[in-house]
Amino acid sequence: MTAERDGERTQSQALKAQLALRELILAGALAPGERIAELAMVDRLGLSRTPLRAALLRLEQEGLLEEIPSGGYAVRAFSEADIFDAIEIRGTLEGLAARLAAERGVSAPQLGELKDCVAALEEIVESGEMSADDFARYVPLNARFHALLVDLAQSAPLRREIERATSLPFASPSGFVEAQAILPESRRILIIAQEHHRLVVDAVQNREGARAEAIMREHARLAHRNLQLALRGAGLSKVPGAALIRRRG
Amino acid sequence: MTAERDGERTQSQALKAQLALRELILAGALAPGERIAELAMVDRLGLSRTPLRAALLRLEQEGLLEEIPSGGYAVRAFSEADIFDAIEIRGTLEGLAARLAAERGVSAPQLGELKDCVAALEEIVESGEMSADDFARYVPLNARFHALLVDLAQSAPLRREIERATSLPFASPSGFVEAQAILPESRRILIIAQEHHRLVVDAVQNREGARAEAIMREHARLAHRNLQLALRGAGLSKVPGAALIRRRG
DNA sequence: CATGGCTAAATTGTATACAAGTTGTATTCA
DNA sequence: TGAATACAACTTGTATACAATTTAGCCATG
Repeated sequence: MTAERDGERTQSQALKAQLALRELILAGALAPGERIAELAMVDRLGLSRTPLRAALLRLEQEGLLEEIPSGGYAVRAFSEADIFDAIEIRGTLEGLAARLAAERGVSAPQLGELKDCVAALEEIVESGEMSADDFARYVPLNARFHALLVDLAQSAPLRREIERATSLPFASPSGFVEAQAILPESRRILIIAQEHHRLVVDAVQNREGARAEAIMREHARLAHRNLQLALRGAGLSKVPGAALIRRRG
Repeated sequence: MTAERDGERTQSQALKAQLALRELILAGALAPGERIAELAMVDRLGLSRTPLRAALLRLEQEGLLEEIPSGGYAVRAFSEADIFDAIEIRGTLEGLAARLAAERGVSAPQLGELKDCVAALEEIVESGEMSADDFARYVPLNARFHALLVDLAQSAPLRREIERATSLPFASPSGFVEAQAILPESRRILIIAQEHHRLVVDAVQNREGARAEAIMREHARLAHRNLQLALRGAGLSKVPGAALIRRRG
């Protein structure tokens, strides 16, 4: 039931509902804890209940929704501790990926691709203060670096887990990078991040599994600092899904 | 829509379908790679397509099914490497849980519960050769130990991830224990496992996070040995889901 | 005035009819 | 004989009607 039309892939209603709902949730259009009424949402999105319910189920697995015991779903709220832990989980899994990549060895072309990616990031970071445009180029490159590293682990189960763990925006490697754009500490953090990138490639190349793992863990912890900075400064509003974060009183 | 009837909780059709399908898959009644025809399955399980489809979606998220690009789902096949990695992922996440438990500290009652659990396991292991009945008592206690440790980490996101990672039977802490029952090496492995149990409790009590983490990782790796033994011996047939394992030719 | 139970509205869970797409087969043409 | 195409059967995706349960409101009663 997937066909081409006008050169653009027609997506299923269920997928459309999933994307639209995620957009609404991350934009804060639905308050955390709020129950999602199916009929109202059906009217809002312009489709029927069946694909909507499929989307709700997927978003629950994804972690953005939680099941209500008496039936239906509600938008999930995240505490600061939740986000801290989600980042730690990502770091742990990416650390495992780095270790496996180092232990299992990587081919020359793969390593080259990784190095190209780091070089491109280097160019952006060393150009001095980061403009908004620099960040726009940085984020996808950074995402690519992380994706490549996961590829190198050659593990379908690990890929699955990491994709799942990073589906929450605050847990993703790019999660708080956007918030950095307005922070004075941003450049310093990016310089450290870039150092991590270089070190982990080196460790993988030299097949130092434990070292690669430790570096990637520490690398993810930069997001902890970004989280703290964003929570104290005004950067948090830039983060997708910020409305879901329940500040501790 | 959940109600009591005859003192027994009536479960939704969707949940019933999920459990029944999982049973069929793990029992090997459906061959790996085989497409699941909805209409045939509906006849077989005696419900309608709607709850069946909900169950299929959940089982896909759980990892037992994979989506077919042209539509529908197929039973997933697992290579030995997949299972190895899944065990490694579990060990990594449980290691993180143990570290967090140690770092965050545990209350005296919680620690007591954990120690009781270890003591009960100790009693079974030190009673000499393991009978089938001994294993029947061992498995739930072992599962309880692992569950308690996850509780102590006090992290909802981590709990989610670990539950997800252990939903595959071969990745679960009890996955290969049943296969051990007929293996001569079983007692030796259980003695080592018991040593791990004691050590990790000690590390958590003394708030040695890194040590607790390392021990739990090593503990999970016992499953690697069980996997190898089962693949060489005849124990594998005892493992739920053994039919899904694609032996390397 | 508070509380308990009852009724009605609203909401979710399920079944089924219908639409759209995919796959296999047969037929025809090169 | 081979391949390409058209057709038909089957399968999945979607919409909607129906059933069952939850929830909110109201009235009665202590």
